[in-house]
Amino acid sequence: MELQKRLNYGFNGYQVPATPRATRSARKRVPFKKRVEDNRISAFDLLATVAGKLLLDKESTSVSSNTSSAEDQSKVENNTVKEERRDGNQSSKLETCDQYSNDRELRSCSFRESPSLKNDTHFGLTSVVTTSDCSERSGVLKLMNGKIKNETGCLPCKVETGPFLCGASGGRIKLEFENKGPIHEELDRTDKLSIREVADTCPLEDPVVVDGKPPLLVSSDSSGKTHSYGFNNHLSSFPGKRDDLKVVSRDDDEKSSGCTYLGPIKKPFRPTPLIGDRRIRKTMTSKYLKVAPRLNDVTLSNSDENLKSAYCDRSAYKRIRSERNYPFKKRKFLHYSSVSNSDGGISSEGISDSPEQSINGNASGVYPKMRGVTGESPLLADQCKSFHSRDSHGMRAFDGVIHMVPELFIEIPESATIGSLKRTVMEAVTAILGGGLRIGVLLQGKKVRDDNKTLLQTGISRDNQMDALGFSLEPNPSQTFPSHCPGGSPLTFPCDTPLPLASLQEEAEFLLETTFFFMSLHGFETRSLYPATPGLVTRVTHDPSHEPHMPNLGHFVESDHDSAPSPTDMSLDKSRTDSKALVAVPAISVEALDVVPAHRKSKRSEVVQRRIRRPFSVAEVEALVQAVEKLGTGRWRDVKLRAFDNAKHRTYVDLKDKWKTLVHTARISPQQRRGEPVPQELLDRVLTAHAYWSQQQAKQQLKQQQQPESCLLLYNSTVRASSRSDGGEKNFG
DNA sequence: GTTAGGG
DNA sequence: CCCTAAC
Repeated sequence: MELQKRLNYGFNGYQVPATPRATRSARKRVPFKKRVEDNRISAFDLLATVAGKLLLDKESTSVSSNTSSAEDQSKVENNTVKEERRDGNQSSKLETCDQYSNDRELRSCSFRESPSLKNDTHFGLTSVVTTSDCSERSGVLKLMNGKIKNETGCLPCKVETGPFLCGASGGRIKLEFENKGPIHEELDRTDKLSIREVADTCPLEDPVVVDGKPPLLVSSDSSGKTHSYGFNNHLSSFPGKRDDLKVVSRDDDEKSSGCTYLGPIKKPFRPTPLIGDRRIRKTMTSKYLKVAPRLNDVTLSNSDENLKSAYCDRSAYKRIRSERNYPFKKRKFLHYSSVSNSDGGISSEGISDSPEQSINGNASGVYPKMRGVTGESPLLADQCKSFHSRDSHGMRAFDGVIHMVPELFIEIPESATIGSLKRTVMEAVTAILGGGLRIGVLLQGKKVRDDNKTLLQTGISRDNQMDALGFSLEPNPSQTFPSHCPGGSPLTFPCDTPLPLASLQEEAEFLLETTFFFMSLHGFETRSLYPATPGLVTRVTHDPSHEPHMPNLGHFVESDHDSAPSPTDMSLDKSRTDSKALVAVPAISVEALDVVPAHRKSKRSEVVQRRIRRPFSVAEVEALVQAVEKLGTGRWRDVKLRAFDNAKHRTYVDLKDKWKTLVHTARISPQQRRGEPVPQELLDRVLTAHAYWSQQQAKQQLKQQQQPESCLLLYNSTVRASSRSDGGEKNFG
């Protein structure tokens, strides 16, 4: 099912070889699988732990050494939430969420409606990762509440914010560049960045329907099936696995996995469910699961359609989610249940809320009510519609299960530079994440490196390519791991860490990976600045400003008949001074750590940008068909050379895939076809050619099958003849 | 590096 | 489009 699919795909389109391919039983896949398992065993626990730790470190300098029970932890957030029924009253919570279970759409429990959520806001953190005190976030809150002041002193921002969940997670911000003229990086400092709260227009009283499904408990899985998520499949192979920890997900059409966990969510900010069972097992000291802290999700529009946030188009969610093009969006919120089904005492609170907390001290709820995806903010809504409606993805959907998503709305003139854009986004993100990260700008999946170029020059404008714009979160080595000095590292690993770090380098590498992992979890596309190589440590110290070589936008367009419009064509002169709403950035979804970084290689995880989708034009199809008619299937390299030699972005694999889809398209009814319609004539040719070459192939195979036999016969006869002639034994060779 | 095939 | 396996 979809879920399984997701599992296999991982969160970034990478296939997680958790399950062998059904049709490839004959192939050797064991080794690979084994490899995967080994990796997991060796690093996941640590990863999770470190991830949480990193986050905490990042978010708060003072990590409370709170290893105490949930009660103690709850006190921490006392000021905002009154603790109530911590006593196994989880069932009621369930009910709260269950009431929506029948709905295809998850209704987030509003504050009012789901007191349980409201009340159970404490995280169940483990000793390993302790929850950060609310006070820790106060800074953030203030930050958001009033003027945003960059810690570095840059970008004075006005924040007219509204609901910001414990520091940002729930708030929607509008960042607006008031500077109209061309902006240089230096100018950024003087730019006025006003952040207006945009989202607070939604009445809290109204329950908001959110895409997604109500969190499900293991026991409440409608389908009766429980799925292991990600590496959970391998749990059984782990010694000491916890049966009681189960990541379950719903298997119905919605596929959203619910994450149930005992520990209440303290902050929307980091209501991160556990990364996985393994982690749970390792890091959980108390009954409450530790949740890796989660950042707010900032939804970024990405070049890949996948990244379109779905705030504005809830209805589209379903459709979208069926697609698998959104690496991290795909990640569902898992509900982790610290309690085993076997225990029967599943306490789960569906974190079906995306808490948006009023920053204004309205601590009334840690679990602010969830805002509707659409409409609550006219301003935002409008903007969103402009580019989200088409294919909005529902990070929000996940929110239904977990939480919130701050929406970042940025207005910036097209004349602004990439650097400005980065800074703008950075400001917002920094406020949320606490710094230590860098922002990268991606257009059409390519990183835009030149900070001095204006948006217009780069090809970023409101009218075009908005959905091609994305951001990446990158670790800023200079800040990211301040605490990783050998010896004095606050980052202590649990004793049971299965992966003792042998060297500093290893550590650095690991941390970096962890960071990526972590960031990925928060919905950012991440890209390693430092391609993991053995020399990582030294690389870490390099100037972060030196980004890895990336193709420039100008080179983005490849020589091809269907090449994308070159952004470079735009002249600077045309840059308008009027500020256009540039990007609405959706939200970072605080996603559950549902999926282990599947693509994470034991070496280093560099999240590779998925290539942008480039639908084949009719002309291309024509060329392809023609070539295949001539060359047949199975000679894709030749086809490529013959018909697509100058189309660099079309690999022979692409052509092969396209042929595959063409065949499929030709076989389905026209109503079922999507995208640019391919002339029936072509499709007919496709079928014809396919049939012909398939036949040829069959014949060939038949021949080859017969060949050996004939050879054998020949051989035998030869041997016999030889034997006969020799009158004795004779061996060849 | 290609090809095939599943996701 | 991605990814892996088999060649």
